[in-house]
Amino acid sequence: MTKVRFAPSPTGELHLGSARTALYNYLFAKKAGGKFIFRLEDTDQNRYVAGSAKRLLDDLRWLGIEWDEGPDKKGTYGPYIQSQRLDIYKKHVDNLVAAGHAYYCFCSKDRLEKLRQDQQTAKQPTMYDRQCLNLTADQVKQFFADKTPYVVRLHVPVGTTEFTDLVHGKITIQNNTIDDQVLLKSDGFPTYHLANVVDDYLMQITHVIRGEEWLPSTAKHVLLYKAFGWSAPIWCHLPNVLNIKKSKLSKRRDGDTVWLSTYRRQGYLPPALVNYLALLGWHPTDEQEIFTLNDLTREFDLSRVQKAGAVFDITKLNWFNEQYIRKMSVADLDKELQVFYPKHSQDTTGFTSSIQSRLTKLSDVVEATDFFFKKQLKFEASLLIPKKGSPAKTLLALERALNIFTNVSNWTTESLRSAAESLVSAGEFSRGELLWPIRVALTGLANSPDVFDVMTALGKESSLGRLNQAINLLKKS
RNA sequence: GCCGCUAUCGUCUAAUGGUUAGGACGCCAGGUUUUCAUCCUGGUAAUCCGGGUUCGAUUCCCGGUAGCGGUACCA
Repeated sequence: MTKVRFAPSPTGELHLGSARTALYNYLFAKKAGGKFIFRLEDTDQNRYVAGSAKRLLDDLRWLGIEWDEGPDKKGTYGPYIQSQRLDIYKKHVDNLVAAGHAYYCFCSKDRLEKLRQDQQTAKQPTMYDRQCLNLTADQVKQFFADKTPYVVRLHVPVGTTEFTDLVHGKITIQNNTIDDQVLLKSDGFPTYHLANVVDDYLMQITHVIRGEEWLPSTAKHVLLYKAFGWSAPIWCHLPNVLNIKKSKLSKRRDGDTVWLSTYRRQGYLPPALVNYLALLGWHPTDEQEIFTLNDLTREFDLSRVQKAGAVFDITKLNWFNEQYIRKMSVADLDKELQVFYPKHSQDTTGFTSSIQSRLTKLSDVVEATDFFFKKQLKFEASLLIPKKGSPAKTLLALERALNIFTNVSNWTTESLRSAAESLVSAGEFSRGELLWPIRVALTGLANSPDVFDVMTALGKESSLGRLNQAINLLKKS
């Protein structure tokens, strides 16, 4: 059975790149009818951020991606948190040492640091010099007796290591360029390399789908599988998600823009994010662009994943979000918008309906509907006058409008429109001469939604009041 | 420095040993609209460079260049 995993570290929030990796794993699993596992890789105690794990799970779920096994779910291969599996790693690393595939290293960090610096100044590859590889049993015994801190290193054999990657094809690495990687740290925690291989094997992961940054160290992992005598999973390395400068999207360089939660908070919709992320590095056979999560689980195919990194482009995300906002029913949109509307006791359905085609993200509603909530609009009287209009005629238009709208009993967009039309067809005013001042009177803005939608949303009393205020403003000027 | 990966419009991408190199976003123009937004129509713009193979290369091969990633007791 196909089984994949998403294995983030609890060092922050859900990263956009991670979200895409999770999505691809999920889609691949669902399409194959397999399982998708969430595993927490908290083996670095220094970088651990409290509360991070919960946010990771929460953000992923918000996207609509659900896992079959994970920290908060029962599963037969748990625990799914690596810090709870230390004894397992210890046992496996002991086996490796016993079989001669790994060895104890008692070198101090200072020595390692100096070694690295010397190699750098000599323009040599920076690698461990294997000083501890040939320690005698007695020497090792003595170090242990002295309680010298130690790590366990992989003993990289002579030769070349080859593996096949689903998106990159065959990769060949000379073993003499591979460092004797630390597998077990001096604090008893495993490094990523050990924990990852052991867990993927024990959890019966069939496909490792992860970021491209892991491609160089995959050779180490292949070596580890060999050392354990296990068969390796199928490898698949996804191209990086890049920033506008084409470097890997990172918290350090790009700040909050890397977190999924940033977009969530601004009112980007999960299906828009999913749709955008899916197309960032993957493309279907045809030219379809709009996909639901469900569509994607049918269409997705690792063989069509791009090799080169993809720049995260907010303007395209914006377009997707606009598409999804416009597709929503007014009722659904209004419900989503409640978090963003200012405090009020009004029915906002009319507001929502009038600005649906003007929103890029849900938070835009604040600015877009600001004029609805204001008790007193502030604008210059001159704004009321159309481009080629005169104050006198504008005043007349507003008075006529006030008069005719006062007599509209059925306050709907249609009847308001026909009331205005009757004024226009009387021939006294052009549409612009009539509607422009009304728009400004109602909104205080040059750009606004449809005049009649605004009036409907505002209600009769408020609409007439605003017309009245505009008339007074014009008279005073 | 060393190792690895990658290279089609500004961005995401499609395609092919022979095409006017296609689509989307953006941008520009026109139409609709009282304005703006929406919507519709049209336009703009790309095969990194140099060799080779071939009748023919953007596509296959080699080299270069550039970008990215790795080079930790981080993941």
